Amino acid sequence: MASIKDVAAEAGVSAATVSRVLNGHPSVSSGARTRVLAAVDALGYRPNAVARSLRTDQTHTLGLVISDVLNPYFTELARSVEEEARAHGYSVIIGNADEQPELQDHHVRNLLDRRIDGLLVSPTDGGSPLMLDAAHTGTPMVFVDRWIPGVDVPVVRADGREAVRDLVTHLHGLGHRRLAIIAGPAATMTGSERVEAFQEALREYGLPLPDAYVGQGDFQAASGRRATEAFLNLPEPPEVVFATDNLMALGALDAIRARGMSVPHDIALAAFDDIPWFVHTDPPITAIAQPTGELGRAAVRALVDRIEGRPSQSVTLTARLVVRRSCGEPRTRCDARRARRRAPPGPAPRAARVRKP
Amino acid sequence: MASIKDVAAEAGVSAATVSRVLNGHPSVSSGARTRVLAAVDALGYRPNAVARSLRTDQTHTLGLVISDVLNPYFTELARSVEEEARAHGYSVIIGNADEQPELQDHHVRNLLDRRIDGLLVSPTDGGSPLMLDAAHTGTPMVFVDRWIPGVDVPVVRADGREAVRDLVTHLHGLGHRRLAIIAGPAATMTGSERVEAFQEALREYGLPLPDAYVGQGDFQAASGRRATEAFLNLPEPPEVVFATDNLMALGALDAIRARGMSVPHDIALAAFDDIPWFVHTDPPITAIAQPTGELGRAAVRALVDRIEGRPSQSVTLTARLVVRRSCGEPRTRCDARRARRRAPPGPAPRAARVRKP
DNA sequence: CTGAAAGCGCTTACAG
DNA sequence: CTGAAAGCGCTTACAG
Repeated sequence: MASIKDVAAEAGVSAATVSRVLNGHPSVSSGARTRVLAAVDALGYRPNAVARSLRTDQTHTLGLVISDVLNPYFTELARSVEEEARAHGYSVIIGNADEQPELQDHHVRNLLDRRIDGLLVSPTDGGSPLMLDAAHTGTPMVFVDRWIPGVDVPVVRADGREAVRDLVTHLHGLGHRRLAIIAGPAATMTGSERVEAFQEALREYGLPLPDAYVGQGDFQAASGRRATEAFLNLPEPPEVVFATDNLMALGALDAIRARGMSVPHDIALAAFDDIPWFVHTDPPITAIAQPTGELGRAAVRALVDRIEGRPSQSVTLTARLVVRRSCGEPRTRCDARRARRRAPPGPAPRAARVRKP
Repeated sequence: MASIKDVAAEAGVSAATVSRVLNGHPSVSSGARTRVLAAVDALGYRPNAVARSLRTDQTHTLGLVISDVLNPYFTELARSVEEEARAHGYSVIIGNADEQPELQDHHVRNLLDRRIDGLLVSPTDGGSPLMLDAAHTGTPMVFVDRWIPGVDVPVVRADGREAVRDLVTHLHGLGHRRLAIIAGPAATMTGSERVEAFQEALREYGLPLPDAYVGQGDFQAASGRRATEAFLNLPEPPEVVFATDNLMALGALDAIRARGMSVPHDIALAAFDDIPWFVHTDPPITAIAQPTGELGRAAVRALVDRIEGRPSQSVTLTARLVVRRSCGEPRTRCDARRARRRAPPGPAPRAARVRKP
């Protein structure tokens, strides 16, 4: 592959001049510029980004470590991150931790070794030594979605407290009194926060949250299945299951159906994280939607600010409830069936902004 | 950040010795090795992969350019690629072309500039000059899923002809005679191949495929919606819509519901590409499943073989039909309803190997 | 077993 | 406006 020297020789100038042309440096004669450009073209020259990075100490690359690429929420997050990064002239390398702290460390180490300019992380756990070290060592870093408390790193996330309260209001209005939740790993902030918000909202309605109604999950489908089976085995099973992420909701749906039960007739189901598929499940699932694309974009902006020496700050956006049919309808069953036949089964008006695939 | 020189100074040896220790070179005294390791630890030294790459002309990085990350099929492909690559000591940088040839070129260029060791591509189109050039220029390359004919690059893909024939047999057995298809872009091999296979299978049953029953899509949901609307506007609409990818199937489902029609009662629906969500849609969708994970792994193996100088060859795996309920059931409606209540709504036995989330 | 030296392909003060 | 030179952080033949 042709190097800058080859181009210089072909154009009859020095490597320095070639470099200046390529980098748009103003002090180059137009004659030299023309000859260089012609040589670049003739040789099919492409600058070696590795060499450039070594020299400039910049890779124009962002690292993104997420917990689970297969989770549509993170897939969308990753996509929006890449788009915004590209708009700022950065590439992104994605590391999929698969909810495994060791794998997360592997990716962080790999990314650091590659000298990425900045790191975006949605931590799988409470923070390994490596992660904490990275945060302190000066590599610009921003947490997105999940975060590690007590670490001096900006956090870009959505606050779901109000939406969780709206959900509880909705459920209460439908007459449900026994509400259960499938929690995420306690080591993640989103895991504990969502449970707290739920608990608080229940308190407002004077509803209890017995320990048996708190299932322990890990944000993966299988754990949602297990937790739901445990609920259904209870002498007095809950009337509603609230899964704190979309994959656990899917697992819950599996478990419910495996029993030959149906949603919402036998038991209601709601989820944190709205995804396009929830419109198409049977029944469409009531969910709390995060402004996922905006989270990704805001996170990149915050990180790029840090990298380029501008002050950057935490951003908190708001999640909101999208009511569908998985928690029941405030009508008689016949009415409901008739209505269903008339209207397309899309999201309720409030959900107008949810992007469909 | 500490460099190899700092470590050398700390350990009282030369940089060459540090390098040897780090790379597991045998000829290092155990005393030197110990001191170097201690120094590495003391300084928290991490080798600079950029410098190493410049020197060795290897980045241990694979590029993966896919057409659409948000398509669960490609998400799973990307995940399996990363896993297999990691097992071979490679990282992967993903470029999302979003079905846009220019964006695809952007990523290929970017990846080439970064001097990735090899490129895995699922081309969005028939091949830009840049892509063709890359194929010839010696960067090891492998096509996965989609490919460009006439280019001397190994192809790792699934053959769906037999599964498409099985699908047509299934549909014919259910009494369907008017079958329509939503095609992918003609510029992609998977786009044209699936239509051909369908056409051929119809011919075997003496069924026609009128032009009006061939919708033109682009593998995105919106195009599936449009094509389906056009079908439904026909004086004699089809009894079945076969979408050649999962997102267009979703669009078709939207269009059908927007008319207040139901699947499979009013119209049947089948899709190419099986995804976990198809088990949970209303109704569960009959689909042709590719061995996605195996495709990704085989593609990486082929690419790594090329990179490391071993001969590598094309691989063709087999797709297979997974029957669910979206094309109707060979029973009276009452029977069917009763059966549904008894059994969990998972995939049919043949689908046992489909991974659920 | 070890170190001095060259060199990977760039960029950029410095001098002219 | 231009070029020679140094140097980014490594690896590796070469000589000892």
